[in-house]
Parts: sequence; structure tokens; C-alpha cells
Amino acid sequence: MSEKDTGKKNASVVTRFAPSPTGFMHVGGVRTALFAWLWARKNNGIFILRIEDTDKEREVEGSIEHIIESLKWLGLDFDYGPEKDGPNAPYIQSERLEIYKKYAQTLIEKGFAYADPYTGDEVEKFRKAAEENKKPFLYREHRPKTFEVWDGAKPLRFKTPEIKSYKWNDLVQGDLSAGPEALDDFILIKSDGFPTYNFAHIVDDIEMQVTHVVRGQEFISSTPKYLSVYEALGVTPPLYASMPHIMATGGNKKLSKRDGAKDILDYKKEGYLAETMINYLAFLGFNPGGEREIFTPEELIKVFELNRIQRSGAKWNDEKLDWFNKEHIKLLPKEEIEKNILEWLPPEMKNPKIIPVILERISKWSDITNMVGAGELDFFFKAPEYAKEKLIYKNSSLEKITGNLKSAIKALESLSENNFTVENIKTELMKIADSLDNRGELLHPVRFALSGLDKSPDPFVIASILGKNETLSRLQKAIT
RNA sequence: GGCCCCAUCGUCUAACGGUUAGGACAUCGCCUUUUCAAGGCGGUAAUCAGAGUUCGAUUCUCUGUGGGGUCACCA
Repeated sequence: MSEKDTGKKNASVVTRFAPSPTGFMHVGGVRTALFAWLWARKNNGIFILRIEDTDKEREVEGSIEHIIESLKWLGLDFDYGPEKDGPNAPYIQSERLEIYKKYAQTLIEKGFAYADPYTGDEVEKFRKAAEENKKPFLYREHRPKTFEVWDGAKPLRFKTPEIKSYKWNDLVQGDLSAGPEALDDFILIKSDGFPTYNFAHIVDDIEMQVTHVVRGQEFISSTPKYLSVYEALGVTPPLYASMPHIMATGGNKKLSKRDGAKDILDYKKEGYLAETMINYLAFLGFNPGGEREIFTPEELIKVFELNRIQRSGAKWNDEKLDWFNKEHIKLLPKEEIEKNILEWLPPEMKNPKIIPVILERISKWSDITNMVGAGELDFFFKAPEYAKEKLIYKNSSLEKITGNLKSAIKALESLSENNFTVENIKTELMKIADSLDNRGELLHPVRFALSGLDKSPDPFVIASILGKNETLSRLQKAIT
């Protein structure tokens, strides 16, 4: 064991991210992981990745790799997890069945667990009846008088020790409470031998000495059940920090796949920066209090506080995400920006000169693909085709415009190849333009002769990128 | 339906019980401009409603309304 590990052995903060491998790392899950990671890192604690694969029906192959790749991209490094053994390995629940059985046996011996004598259909009838009477379904109302020996073929249920109210504190939600109806004899071990989430996560959190359970708020309602298990086990429960949900942009629904919740790696594919996703996701529900919004991951670790997380859901906002990305691109070193833009350009367009033009028009790298697809950059590489009349500015005449273009050609010819810069081109052309009734009578035809587009960068920039020869060639073509 | 939770501009949010209720995104206008983009400046826009406590309530209490969560051999 390394020195670092030894130093962290008695960490005062241990958090975990515990996804189930269902093939999809959506943004809500990522944010929960992010907050758990931030809290661990802020407190110099331990962050564990634990795979909760107790439902083999829903499992999707390749998910674990997908999850690890996602965390890696975001920079959410975990101290222990699959592929990174620690003191409580393995970190995959399906490989820990013996541990759950051990805990289950303890509960049986203490009289806090029993075999469920009913068939699935029978339980379903109880549930239907409760529903029809508009009452919540409570299995414990059907708890058998005597318990048969658990043979492992039937579900093992928790026998709630004491039906009572619970009060507890949630680091995000504040003081919470629930009445006795929140308690029930839920299933600990399924008939297939796998534990339920409700049981497995408790056992693992105890074994792994998790101090802070950062989870979605959907688990608040079942917290009393968990607390009663901890009591039955005689173990002090961890602290809870329940995150609000991310809501769909349109309505008030929890963000789901159907509502546009995307896999986090889709954002990578679209050319969003990992720092952007961290920053945006953190600020969706968290705010350090000042007016600053752009933070690097390191800065976030410093200012992060669980008690400054919002208590209710926040709607996803793509426009703000784009803004965050634009800001984070600005934070990148120049070479990094250039490298990325060139990478996203098709081979025949990898010209460093057009980088500035692209940079101020995109918020994410994939916008480059859209610009290329829309043909917005074609004119840089090929002289445009257009109808002569398009050169005319407002009420001007083609004769006048042609005359102006001739002046422009003459002026630009006076510039040497080396002096063919944006500044010099602008100086020369503006000299002529300012002598006209309307600058547009020169600037528009020049710009249009060079680009052939109604909307394009200004003529000075285009000319400097095209170079003296190509610029003059296109202007000549315009007057012939 | 039972239980639990939440409530500030359209959206994300800030505000020791005392602020002209602040910022950001979006939106609108102006400047810069030949168009687009970028940039600069400025505007519109919010404390869910009703009681109560208080000299004073966005802030504390209650009720109503609205929204969310949960009530699985899913996590």
C-alpha cells in the first residue's frame, strides 16, 4: 500500500459514486458524482467508485468501461474502484455476494429478517388492494405470524424492529422527518440471491466506511427504512446529502432520456470541454455566493460547500451551457484552441489563417462541422460564383461600383505581399471608402466579390487570409 | 390518495429581519459597422397567494395554491 493510501486511511471524509451499469451515464448521475467528488477532494478525503450491478436484468454490457471513461474524461478521479483496488475490494457488488449474505445472516440471527412466504402474485394482490383503497402499500401489514427458515430460494425480508417516526438531518435538505408509514419490511435479498439496492448499499457503505452519502433526492423517502436497518445492525448511519434533480428544459419533469437527457460522452462528442461540463453541472443547483460563475475544477473544490446546494430541482439550459463553454474555450491556451479547431476542420480546410474567423463564431467545436456543412467557409478555398448585380450596394449603379472596385484594386496593388495585413488593408480601403458618399459602395462590393455571401467576415479579414494574389484575382474577376 | 420536500426575473441564482431585491443566460435597444460574428453600453423582467409575529418580512410561523419525490424481488 502506497504512502498516499496510508495517509488517507483515516480520512475524515469518504464519499462514493455508486451507479448501476445500465449503459447510460446521464448528466444527473454525473452531477451527483461531481458533488461527491468535490466534497471528498475539498476535505482531502477518499472518493470511491462502486458498481451497483445487483439487477442482472437491466445490466448493459460495457457499462463499467463507459462509466470509467466518462469519469476519466471529466477528471473525476476515484481513489478506489474497479481497476483500482483498495482496502475493500472488490468494488463491484455482484462480486461481493458473500458479504451481503453475512450481514443478512446477522440480521436473521438478531430476529430482524425473515423469509417472505408469499409468491410474487400474492404480494401483487396486496399492492393492488392498497392502491384501490387509495392507501400506501405496506408489506408489513401482511407480515406472517411465524417465520419459516430462509432457504435462499425465497426473498429475505427485513423485519422492521420498531415502527416509529424518524428525524434526521440532511446536509443539503436540512432537517427532515417521516412518519411510521415510511417504514416497511422491504426485501434484503432477492430470490435470485442478489441483494436489493436498499440492502447492498448499506452494507457497502458500512464496510467502506463511507462518511457522506451523496445521492439523488429520490432516496429521501426511503431513508427511514435505511435508518432502521442501521439501528438493527447497531451501526451509526452516515451523513446524507440529497441532491435535487435536474429538470427537463420544457416542463417540470425530471430530466430523462426522452426529454433530451444525454449521455455525458455525447457532450464530449459534440465538442464541449470537460471543464465546461464540470462548471455548468456544479452551478446547476450550487452557487458559492459571489457573482463569479466561471470556475476551473480546482477553484470549485475550494469554494464548494454542501450546504450551498439548492433544495429544489433546476431546469437544464442548453444556451447557458454554450455560454459556459465559450468562456472556458477563452481560458484555453492559444495553441490548444488552434489545435482543436484544426482537428475539427476537414483535411482540405486545415488552414491556420481561418482560425480567428471560426473562433469568434462558435461556442463548441462541433459548431465548426456545422459551419463547414453550411458552406460558410468554402469561399476561403474557392473563388465564389455570383450574379454581378449582387455587387451593387443599395441604390448605387454597377458602373459606379466597378469604378470603386478599380480604385480598391489599385490601392491594394500598392501593398507588398508582406504588408498585406488586416490593418494595412483596412487603412487603404477605408481611405477610399471615406471619400465616398457611402462607405458601403466600396466595402460591400469588395466583401461580396471576395466571399460571394450575404453574410461573411469583413473584407479586410478575408483579404488578408486570401493573400494579395487571390484577393486581386477575385476583384479583377468582379470588374470584368 | 398517504407520507416527505420545495417555492425570488422566461431560465440558473444572490441577498446577518432593514438593499433602489444584485448577477449570469436568454430577450430588447443603442454604439461599433458594408453584412454576419465578436465586443462595449443600456433597458424590460421576480420575491406564488392570504393571514400572523415584528417598528420593519424575500427572509420567521400558519393556511391555501403550485411543483417535485416516494409508496418494486429498479436502482
